[in-house]
Amino acid sequence: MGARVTRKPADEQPVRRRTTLHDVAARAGVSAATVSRVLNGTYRVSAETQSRVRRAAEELDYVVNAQARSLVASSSGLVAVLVTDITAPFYNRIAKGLAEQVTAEGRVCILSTPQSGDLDGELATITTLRQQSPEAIVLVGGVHESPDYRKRIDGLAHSLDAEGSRLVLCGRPSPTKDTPATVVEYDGEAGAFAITSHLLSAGHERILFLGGGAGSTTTNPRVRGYRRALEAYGTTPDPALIAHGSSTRVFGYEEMTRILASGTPDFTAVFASDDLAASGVLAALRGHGLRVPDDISVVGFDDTPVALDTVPSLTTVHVPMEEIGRTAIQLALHRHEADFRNAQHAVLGTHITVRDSVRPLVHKRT
Amino acid sequence: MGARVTRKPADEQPVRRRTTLHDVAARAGVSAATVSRVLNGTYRVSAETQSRVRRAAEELDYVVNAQARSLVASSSGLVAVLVTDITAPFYNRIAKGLAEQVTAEGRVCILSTPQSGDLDGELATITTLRQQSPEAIVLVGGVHESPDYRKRIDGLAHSLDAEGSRLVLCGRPSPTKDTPATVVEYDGEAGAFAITSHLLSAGHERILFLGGGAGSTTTNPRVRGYRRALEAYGTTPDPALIAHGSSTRVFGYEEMTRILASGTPDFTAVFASDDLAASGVLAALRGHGLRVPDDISVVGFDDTPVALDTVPSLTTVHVPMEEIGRTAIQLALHRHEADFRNAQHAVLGTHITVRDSVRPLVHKRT
DNA sequence: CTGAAAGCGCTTACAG
DNA sequence: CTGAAAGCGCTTACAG
Repeated sequence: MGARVTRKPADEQPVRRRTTLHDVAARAGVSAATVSRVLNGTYRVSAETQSRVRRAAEELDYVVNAQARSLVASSSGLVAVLVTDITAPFYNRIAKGLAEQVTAEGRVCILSTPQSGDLDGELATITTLRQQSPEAIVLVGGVHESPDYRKRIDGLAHSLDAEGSRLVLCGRPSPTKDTPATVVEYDGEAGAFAITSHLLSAGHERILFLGGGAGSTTTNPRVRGYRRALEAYGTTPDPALIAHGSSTRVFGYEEMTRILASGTPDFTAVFASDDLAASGVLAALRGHGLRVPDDISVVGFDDTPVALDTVPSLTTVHVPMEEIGRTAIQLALHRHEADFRNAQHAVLGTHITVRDSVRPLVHKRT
Repeated sequence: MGARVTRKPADEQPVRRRTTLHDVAARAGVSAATVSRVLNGTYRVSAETQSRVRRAAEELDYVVNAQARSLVASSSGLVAVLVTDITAPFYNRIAKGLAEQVTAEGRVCILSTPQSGDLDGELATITTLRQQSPEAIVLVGGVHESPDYRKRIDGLAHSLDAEGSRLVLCGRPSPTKDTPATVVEYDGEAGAFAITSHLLSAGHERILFLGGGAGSTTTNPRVRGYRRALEAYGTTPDPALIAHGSSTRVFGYEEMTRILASGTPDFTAVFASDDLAASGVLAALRGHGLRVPDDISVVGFDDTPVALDTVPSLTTVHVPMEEIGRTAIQLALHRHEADFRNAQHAVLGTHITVRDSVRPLVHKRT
């Protein structure tokens, strides 16, 4: 292996040079300015000169230097995206929408995956990315909002604004009313309200809410929707039926197992904070010999692919993840246009997707 | 919504300027050169000057302009990654390893998600990325190798090499023996051999191989390993037991359904081309009233999270996805160092992960 | 239609 | 230890 021949002694990098505008100009017998004009198609240039230039560029395998260009263009053509976990279905679908729209807008996407929950680390990463002069910096996913967080993110938004760049929040609320940022959220509360109502109308009044970080901007609306639905139904939410932790398969499994071990369930349905947690809940119930939906109904949130692979398939709330990403880029990049100037805060709708994990309580087999 | 106040008339972008080295120099009362030296810590500078400069930089919220720096540095600090589908677990795990290692190496990651299977599109994307002067361009995942493909990728590798950049192939073989590229593969053939042998030793001799693009660099080694194992066992592989298509859940489901509809299965086990296809196969078998593993055994490939959510959980081949990504970046970025110069082609090992989807045929319940 | 020149924001020999 | 100056590769008024 590694039969590659190196042309230089140890640890020394071979000297290479990239083809430059002047190389093309020299070969075509014109000035650098002319080459630039031909390749950018900006000014009119005689047909003959054009073809000479294009041929020379092709022959020399010329590729423009984006760094040099953006130095003079005052716009880098770069958009930076921060996602904590690109392996999480919820995040990578948003990231897909972001990346595709960035490309569609003729920009290039920078990706960074900072440690989750580490505000200092995240801000340090952002500083590194700011060096690249991105036209926008996109933060993806919910957070635990502290006053410190709010202040610093608001400060960041103002810094970027002052540089002509833009802070974009994706699936995360604005830190303050006046933060100069593009914000694209989804209506988590409405989704939670709808799916809780779905359970209620199937006869489930004792519903365990399991998972999600207490106080996170992702979990809060879901719990609010859950509570509101119970209240609208005339039930008082029981604080004992809320078990926070995190939105992972492992947490769903372990917490559900712990709860089952502590006695007979005093609930007939579980509202998991997301599909991942739901898949853990399903595994725990199965391990405990409980059938879903016959013995207990379970719902998730997000409508990610795992909802199809669980047995039974999962009734869940659909979140338009790719659209969140696409919309965020559109709004941010076109924010100076009349149509978008006053539409810098979008809240996308959600809806229930009914599958096989809920059964009407009145029909329960015995 | 959108209460943001803009300060300029319609469609006009507010004029903004970023803090520059000279701004810092002016405020600190030193030359730009000195500011540069302080901030980079390259030369020695008096302690007092240092603190004056640092303070000025802080007060002005100065962030260095990476474009300007890389123009003179002859190294951009950028690494470009091309992944067709960032929502596929196999790819996004490799991408995670890549992104994290890029950061660990002090570089910034550019991400692009070109259309899969479209060679022209992929090459066009690469041209765009080349403009950014990346230190390396990473191509992730298998392809259908045609002579045309080989020639063009080899040409690309030489172009990048001539510019001092590097082509990196991740989970994809080198197009030619002498292509100047960094290649990190995994031993798919060994994994397929092992899991097929696992099935054989459980008494399964009629094994359906289902999924995967015929002739793709991902599928080929898996089929080779499957065949070799059968032959090593003294069985002649039956071409009728290979059903290619693609490696998706949908294909696994539809193809398995089609096969079941056409008569009694003449196989006792299914080797799906990957976990996604396997999850579709499981759903089809369940839909057909067949129990896994009691009636039919099923195995997957890759060891992605879905293997835990299927019922039963999936026996599969573990591929070190994140490590592939990390290794690729390490090898590429350190290729001029003595330790790595002759190690530009790595093949990482795979192993079986045994779960619940295989049952010894001799113990089959009736 | 085309070229010479200035300048984008940095870094780095070259002088002191 | 510090500054003036050149130059990285482009684009774009400014002249012709």
